[in-house]
Amino acid sequence: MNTNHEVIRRLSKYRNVMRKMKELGLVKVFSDNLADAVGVSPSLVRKDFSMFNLTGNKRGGYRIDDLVSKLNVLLGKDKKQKVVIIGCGKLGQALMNHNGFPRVGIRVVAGFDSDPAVLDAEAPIPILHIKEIKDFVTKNQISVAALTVPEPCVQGMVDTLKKTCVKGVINFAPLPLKSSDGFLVHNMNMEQEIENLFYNIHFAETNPTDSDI
Amino acid sequence: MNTNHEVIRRLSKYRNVMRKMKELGLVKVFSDNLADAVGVSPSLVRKDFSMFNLTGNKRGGYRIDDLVSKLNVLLGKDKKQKVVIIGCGKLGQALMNHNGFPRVGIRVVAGFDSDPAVLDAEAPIPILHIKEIKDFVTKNQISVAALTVPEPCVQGMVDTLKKTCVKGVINFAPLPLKSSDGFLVHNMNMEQEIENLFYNIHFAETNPTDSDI
DNA sequence: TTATTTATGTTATATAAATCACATAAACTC
DNA sequence: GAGTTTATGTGATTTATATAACATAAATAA
Ligand SMILES: NC(=O)c1ccc[n+]([C@@H]2O[C@H](COP(=O)([O-])OP(=O)(O)OC[C@H]3O[C@@H](n4cnc5c(N)ncnc54)[C@H](O)[C@@H]3O)[C@@H](O)[C@H]2O)c1
Ligand SMILES: NC(=O)c1ccc[n+]([C@@H]2O[C@H](COP(=O)([O-])OP(=O)(O)OC[C@H]3O[C@@H](n4cnc5c(N)ncnc54)[C@H](O)[C@@H]3O)[C@@H](O)[C@H]2O)c1
Repeated sequence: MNTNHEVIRRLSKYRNVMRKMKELGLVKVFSDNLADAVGVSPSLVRKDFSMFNLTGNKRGGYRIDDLVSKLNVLLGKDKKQKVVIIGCGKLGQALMNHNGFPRVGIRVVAGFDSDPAVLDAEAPIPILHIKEIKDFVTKNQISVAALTVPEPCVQGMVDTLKKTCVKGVINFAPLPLKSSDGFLVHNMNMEQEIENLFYNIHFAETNPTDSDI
Repeated sequence: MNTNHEVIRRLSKYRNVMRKMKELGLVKVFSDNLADAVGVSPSLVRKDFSMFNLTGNKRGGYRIDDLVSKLNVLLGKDKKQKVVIIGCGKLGQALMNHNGFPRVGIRVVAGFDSDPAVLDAEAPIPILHIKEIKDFVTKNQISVAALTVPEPCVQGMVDTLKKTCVKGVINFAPLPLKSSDGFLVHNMNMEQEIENLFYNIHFAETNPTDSDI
């Protein structure tokens, strides 16, 4: 399939909007509604759906229920998505206790750290020693980790994880890690994002429909 | 100018790479070097520079010193970039104490919260009551805020900030806020990013050169 | 000094992504 | 039940973004 890289991100947004619409008691939705909510054109909404054979009714739009459950399967949201947090410092601990994750089916199953002071194997979400990472991810079939270790440790940690069943990481250190063969990296670079926002505010011509990035 | 939306982000990456090269004692850099480091083609690096009249030497590449200081001006990194954190809970506190920000010239000048229990006007980075936000940003000429309040408060907070000198926010709540007229929003949606990573791992055809997003 | 090498700067080309436009079919109207 | 409305689904077109190609000028070598 000729899958555009942004389309999955948009499907996820459509899904979230529809989940909220459903809570309001709504039953159907039109491409115009989703377009407005997500900030794209209606035709792109339809094309995105069409690309994955998500069909609606020639007049009555799409049935929310139907579409959400199909999207759940498509996006893998019908299964619990297990992640581990590597580096339980300020940011790592915030992520471990973030209640937004369980709400959307993301389950933080453990944290790992090298500092004995922060370890706690008995906590609801245990914090284990980093030396146990390989065993743990293997035993628990973890495919995703969040990297919240100091920048100098990041590359080494990636090299370690590559030898396990972990297939991708969200990297929070401000260095642009690159994906390779079977190992995907998504970078969340807050410094970069703030710098970029400053630039757009102070130097870029103000473009009203500048997208949310 | 016909500015591509991604180019500023790349300039920022080039700059970071060059700063590190400089620390290693290097003096000049070639488009190939930056291309490798950032994961784009050398011609794109040159085009990005050319777009902003950043020129090198027909044979000897670019002088790092020169380029970094020009990029500093271009990106506004020659001035301190002041931000406030709105919502000093788990994530907000992590951001307030994040040592990566000062390191790149981003200064968190204050936090704001509605919960009296977390206020501390005497701390090095004071945490003030949210009712003081308007006065503070006006007096201190703040143009950027990080939004780390619970999702239901986000829209209201944006409406408040729009009436001040704040011209943009980084939104950490998992709802896709849209930019409008003179008010820019950059969304950092971790839930979305993790979902997307899961999808790419489990369903997408493994594409080695899948970019860092 | 002349030839050769090499990396820039820029134009031409290719690829990717989004919008436009419209034929189509379902649902309403009279 | 014929005509009208309306929103989907998709091919054609436009716009955006990245790569490839190459002429050019500085540096080196002969
Ligand atoms: N604090 C933030 O809000 C924030 C924001 C953006 C990015 N980040 C990035 O996230 C990372 C962590 O930041 P932080 O502020 O939480 O730092 P921190 O110092 O509070 O936490 C880092 C943790 O990693 C642990 N650690 C160090 N080496 C390790 C190793 N080899 N194996 C396992 N654990 C190890 C430390 O013991 C510590 O607990 C950094 O790369 C930082 O740039 C943080
Ligand atoms: N914790 C994380 O790691 C994490 C990760 C991703 C996104 N987020 C998002 O960041 C936001 C904050 O998450 P958190 O985990 O820090 O939550 P939290 O409950 O720990 O913190 C929220 C803070 O906002 C304050 N607050 C509430 N209403 C306010 C108002 N009207 N004005 C000012 N302050 C107000 C609360 O007093 C509290 O201190 C949420 O939207 C969440 O979805 C958090």
